[in-house]
Amino acid sequence: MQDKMTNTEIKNMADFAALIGISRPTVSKYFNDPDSVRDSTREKIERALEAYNYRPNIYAINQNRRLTKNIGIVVPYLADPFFAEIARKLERQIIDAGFTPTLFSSHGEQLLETMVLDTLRSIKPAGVLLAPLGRASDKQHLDAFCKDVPTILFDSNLEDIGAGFIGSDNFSFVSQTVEYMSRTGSAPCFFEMKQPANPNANKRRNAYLEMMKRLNLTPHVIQIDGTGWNFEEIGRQGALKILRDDVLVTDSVLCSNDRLAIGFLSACHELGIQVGREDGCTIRIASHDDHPFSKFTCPSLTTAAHDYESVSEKAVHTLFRLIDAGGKLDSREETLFAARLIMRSSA
Amino acid sequence: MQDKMTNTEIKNMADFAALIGISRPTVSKYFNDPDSVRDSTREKIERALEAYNYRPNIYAINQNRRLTKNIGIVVPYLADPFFAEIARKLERQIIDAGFTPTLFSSHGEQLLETMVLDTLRSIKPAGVLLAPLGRASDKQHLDAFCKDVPTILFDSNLEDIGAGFIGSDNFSFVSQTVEYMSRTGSAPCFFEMKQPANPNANKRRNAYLEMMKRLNLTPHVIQIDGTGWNFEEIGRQGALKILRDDVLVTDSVLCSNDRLAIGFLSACHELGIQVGREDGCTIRIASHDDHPFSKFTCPSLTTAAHDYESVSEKAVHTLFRLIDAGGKLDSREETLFAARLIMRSSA
DNA sequence: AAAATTATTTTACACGCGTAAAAAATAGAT
DNA sequence: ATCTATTTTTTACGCGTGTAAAATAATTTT
Repeated sequence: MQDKMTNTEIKNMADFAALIGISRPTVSKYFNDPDSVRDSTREKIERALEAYNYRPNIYAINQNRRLTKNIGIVVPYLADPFFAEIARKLERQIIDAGFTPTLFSSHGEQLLETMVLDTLRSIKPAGVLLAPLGRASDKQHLDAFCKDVPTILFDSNLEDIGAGFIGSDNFSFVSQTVEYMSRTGSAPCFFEMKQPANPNANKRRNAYLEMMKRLNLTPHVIQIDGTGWNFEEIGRQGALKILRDDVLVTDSVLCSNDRLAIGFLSACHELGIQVGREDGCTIRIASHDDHPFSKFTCPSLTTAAHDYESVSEKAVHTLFRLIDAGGKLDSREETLFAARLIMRSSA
Repeated sequence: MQDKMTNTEIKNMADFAALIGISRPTVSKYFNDPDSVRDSTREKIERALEAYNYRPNIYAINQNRRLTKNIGIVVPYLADPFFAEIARKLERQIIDAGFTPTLFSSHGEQLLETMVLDTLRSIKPAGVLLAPLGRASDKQHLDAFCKDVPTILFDSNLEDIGAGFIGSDNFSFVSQTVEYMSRTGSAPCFFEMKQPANPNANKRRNAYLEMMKRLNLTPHVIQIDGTGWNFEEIGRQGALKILRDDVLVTDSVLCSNDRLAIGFLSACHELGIQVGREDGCTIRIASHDDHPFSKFTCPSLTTAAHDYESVSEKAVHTLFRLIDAGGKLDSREETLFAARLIMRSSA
């Protein structure tokens, strides 16, 4: 079936080469770079490739190559569709570049992040795109890993770890949402977790404080309890508490991220509080990230969007530059992309 | 740093064995099964393992083993947190069994599913847990793959493909929701996509029809346009259309799945329609899957929950039985787990 | 047609480990 | 102390490829 009509068993590259009538090293060369062999030879190989379905053994290849063609992708929490989306963009670009992506999730746990990095080490990847857990990360372990494996961080920056960082400009997010909310209504308070999972949250809070200062407004930061990655539930419980205790000093709330906002909206609905800028609404809620579901919340969420496309492209390109440069860049590169305000119904 | 105080470079198993003073095959044996060597020997090896951080080369191992320790997991659409959740449970169990899981997503595209299977072939996995795209799958290609690689399907069943199927009992889902809605209010109509992505949808529709018959009620099936995996948007557009055209003959809607329901809720909110069973509400909406976000919709979604835990456990166990049996089971096994009704506010 | 360039083959070795068979050493039982 | 069963070592080979250097062949340039 797979071998035309002959019974030829092609077990390895030698068999395959013999079948075509060329030498094995030539075939090997072809697989490493099809353009490195003569046109007529390439055609012969490709014809044979279609007739007999021989594929080089990936383990034998990787055992002998100085560098594998594997690229690791690590995200902190795959059950968050935001990461699933960006992982998909990264995967596509890596495949297009002729490499093989392997996706891992730390599932919000330090132990798993550590295990993932160990697994990654064992597959000797050419490079790794890593979105760390953040606060929960074992920084020493991460740092040691990055020193051995060419690694670019994304989404969440950890100082001096990895050869570079690509992410979004938190100030750009917050400045736009704060400016918009202040201009179209009362100035927002800032709603966040007391112990945020990653450093973006801290940058967003600071950006909020800075923006309020610039606008000559009094900042109000509300910090709620809760740990882990179940942000919706944490936001919901936090919102229920502050709404019941009536400690909200403004009718505008800016959430640190969309998942907290989704929880906040859920709490408002439960308490019969109308959200939005229409008549009858008593509160406005905005947020950051443009989470895939933020378009479908009730009301739809006004938020600031990541430039997914630019982040993923830049991350992949930077990683390939790093790989080409032999694993070392002159200096640690940090690239931030601006946010885009998405005005919907919630604010 | 990693080599105590000596400068010993441990490059392979032979070096490592020489260091301890035992033979390489013994060390090899240890790594394949630590209990297969003498206690004193095991202790020696493990002490050395801590002092020097040698790890066997995974490519060399896999090149020579009859069977690798890799297990592939394939889901149709990773941006759906439902699949992220189940993938996580599968991963954990596979790791606990001493195997290495590798996660792939078809991202809703036939071409990608095909590519994923080809990649999977190349890593020669011991077995694969596959949730196929469904309608969009290249069945011939899937079938050919399953004939070469021990594969258990989950979530979405394709007739006669794979050595077995583990999933949820769609009749159990629908019978409970239909019974509940009919008992507590008017009988529901059924809201679904005209061309559903996977076979579960068809089974759910048939279950709805069957249940309505048993209850002596008139069924109403509403089928909306739209293709692809962007279910929320499809549900939203479909709901907007039927609500505007006022073709809804009941005030109870049973959605085929939660993601469609999320879109439906979004449409209701946009049109100012109150959803739920409280006073002032004009429509009830229920659904199936207990999607991770269904607790946070406004109102929270009444739905039927998968038994994630049982499905993932059974799937992994069945796969290991299949592997132990050498890749062939006596007959194709199908296991379905019952649903659990989750009563929340939307119905 | 000879020389220079480019592509291919040959040869030879390396990679790091699995595995099988036979020989040797060890531990436990009699 | 002898026998037996178990564990370990030794020896030897295989897996399927990368890769480097030298030799050869084909192609292009002069």
